[in-house]
Amino acid sequence: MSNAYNRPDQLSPELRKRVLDTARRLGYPGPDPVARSLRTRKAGAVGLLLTENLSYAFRDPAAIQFLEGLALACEDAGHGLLLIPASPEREDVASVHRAGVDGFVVYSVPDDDPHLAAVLERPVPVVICDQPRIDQLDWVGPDDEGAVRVLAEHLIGLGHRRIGVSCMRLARGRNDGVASVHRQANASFHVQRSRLTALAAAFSEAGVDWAQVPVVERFDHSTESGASAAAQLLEIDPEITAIICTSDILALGALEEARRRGVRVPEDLTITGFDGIDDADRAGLTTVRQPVLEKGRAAGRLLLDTSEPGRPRDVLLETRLITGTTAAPPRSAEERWFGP
Amino acid sequence: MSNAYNRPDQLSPELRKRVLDTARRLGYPGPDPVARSLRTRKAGAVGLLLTENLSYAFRDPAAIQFLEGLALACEDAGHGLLLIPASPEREDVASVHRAGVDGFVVYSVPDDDPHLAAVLERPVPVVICDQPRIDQLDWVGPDDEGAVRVLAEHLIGLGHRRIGVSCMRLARGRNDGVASVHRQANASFHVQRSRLTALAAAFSEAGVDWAQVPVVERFDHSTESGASAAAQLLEIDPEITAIICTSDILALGALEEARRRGVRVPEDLTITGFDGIDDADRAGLTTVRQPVLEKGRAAGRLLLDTSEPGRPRDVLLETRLITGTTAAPPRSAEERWFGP
DNA sequence: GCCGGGTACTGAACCGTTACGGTTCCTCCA
DNA sequence: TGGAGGAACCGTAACGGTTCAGTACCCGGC
Repeated sequence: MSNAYNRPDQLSPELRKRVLDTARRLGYPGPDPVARSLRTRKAGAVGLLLTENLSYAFRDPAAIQFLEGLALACEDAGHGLLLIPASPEREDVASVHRAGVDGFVVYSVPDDDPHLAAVLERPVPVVICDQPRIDQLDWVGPDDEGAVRVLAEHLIGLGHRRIGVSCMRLARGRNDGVASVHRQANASFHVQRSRLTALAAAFSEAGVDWAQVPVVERFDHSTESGASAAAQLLEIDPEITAIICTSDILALGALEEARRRGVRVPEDLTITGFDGIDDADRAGLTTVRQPVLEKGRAAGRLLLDTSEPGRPRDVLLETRLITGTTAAPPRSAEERWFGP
Repeated sequence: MSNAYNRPDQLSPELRKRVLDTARRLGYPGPDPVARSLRTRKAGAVGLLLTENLSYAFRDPAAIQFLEGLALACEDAGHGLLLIPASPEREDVASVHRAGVDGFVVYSVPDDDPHLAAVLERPVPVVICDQPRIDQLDWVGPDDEGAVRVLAEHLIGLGHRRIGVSCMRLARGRNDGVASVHRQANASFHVQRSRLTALAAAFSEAGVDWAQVPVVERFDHSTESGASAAAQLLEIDPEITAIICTSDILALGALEEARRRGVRVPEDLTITGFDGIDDADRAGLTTVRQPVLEKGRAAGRLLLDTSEPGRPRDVLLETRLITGTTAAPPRSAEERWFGP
């Protein structure tokens, strides 16, 4: 029977037609994909674990581009892409167990997430993305530390010493406000943690006491959050000469806030972002671009590439400093250079 | 065995522990989701058919918001969301057959798409979205004709008679240029077709000869396309007083083009969009807002609501005219009102 | 001591497909 | 005419979990 549908070559066209006609007459709805998967041990789909209220992901341009890249890789291989429901609230690990997939991509999930643990128990390949490496698993990610260091050195070179930092949430619980050094070091969101520690390292080397640098955290990832974070930083220390944001969205919000206050960028205040999304490009933001779409595509390829030349494999993505129009020497330094 | 995992209540904790220990020792990886699906006849996932190079969807803010709404509804029900690979090039209907899902949402797919036909053959519920209704199937969509009519009447009321139209692609083949009346009427993308016919009807009633109205089509859906479409319209007829775009993205591109040319909006030229995306809001675009996220959510709910109070059901979404700052009376009319 | 009723556990059928080996039958060539 | 070889077709055994009927056992009541 199934041959009639899937192997036209194995039987004569005449018989095939007869079988198909009879099947139709009997109301046979075509081969059942689930039974097929059971038998062939292939689901034809890739699972994506985001562990976020999904809407969080859909509002982050970087996440969307990652999704696009991943979807493209899946499409190339004829595989579907299954978004796993994993709301942070109800710890519904069952959704991971129920997912009929040939492998998982895990993207930027907190280290201690139960869904991640559930994925690791499944006997299928897993690719880790924007997270700490896990033994024996393929890994894809940008060189966050290196990228941050380049950005930091750019700012240090410009003369900035008194800075403020605006970052995304560091752990599951909502915390809109200053993040202590302890909280920074123990952040469960890897990307944020590594960016902050790299910043701390670079500025410490330049003689800045990191404990004195105000780091403001925002739970929601939106330009509004970025704006309010910038406002809070300027309140904490009106003398800061630069606001470093760990994402472009936050930076765009900071730009808005500066405009609202009549603070000139970059003359009075330097603002930098991170990621290199399109809107940042349009705004001329000084930021670090990482190939987000490539990241998604690489993750998909890694998972679907069956040739497997010795797992685990690593894909380290190149980043590039984009010198836009939102960073300049601080006023004091400028005066030193061009002043009377 | 499976009881040990899924029905802790059915057996003594002691036996359960013994079973689980033995299972672990034997390297049993936990229940197989596919086998479970086969037996229970539930996949725990919803399929989404977009029939586009997926990247097309991921670059359209309206589509993303739809996706978000749909994902939210799925998440609420603990279902996964499977993106079906359906590139327009290779007509790979197999991907539809292979999808292990409990139902499909079909979103803005050309009427004659083979993937759509394949979906209809599957014995699972289907929700149609932003497309013509199909017998016996649930349907979700905005009142496109009504919304367009409100917009058209607004412009007619302002005094516009000599207009140009910028629209998205009307059929599968690439066609960057003027779309004949015939092509408009036979567009296989329903949304575009209904918006154009509604526009034609409204303006015809106002005494405009629709055959004389330049309608420019663009294959790619981007602000660049919107800009070049606007340029082409202004070349065809420099006297037009308004450019009506069938999407906000195209309208934003038109705004860019106007700025580039030094054409003042709305003094010299009125520009309107459609959809009501966030960027349109920020730009102050005069447009029609439809609840895109709600649309996705409604589609998901319809599909997953098992109470089924008499299918098929219809969800007609409300739209609202947003009077931004990009529409005003045409210069000639203005002069008539305020001139000497 | 026997029976009824409940609980704890076991075994087998079933879901629908694909893979594979076996059978038939036809053709071609010596 | 017989045998080899191949094409076309058919039957059946998994795949792995769920479900349900059925068995064993225990306890209390008469």
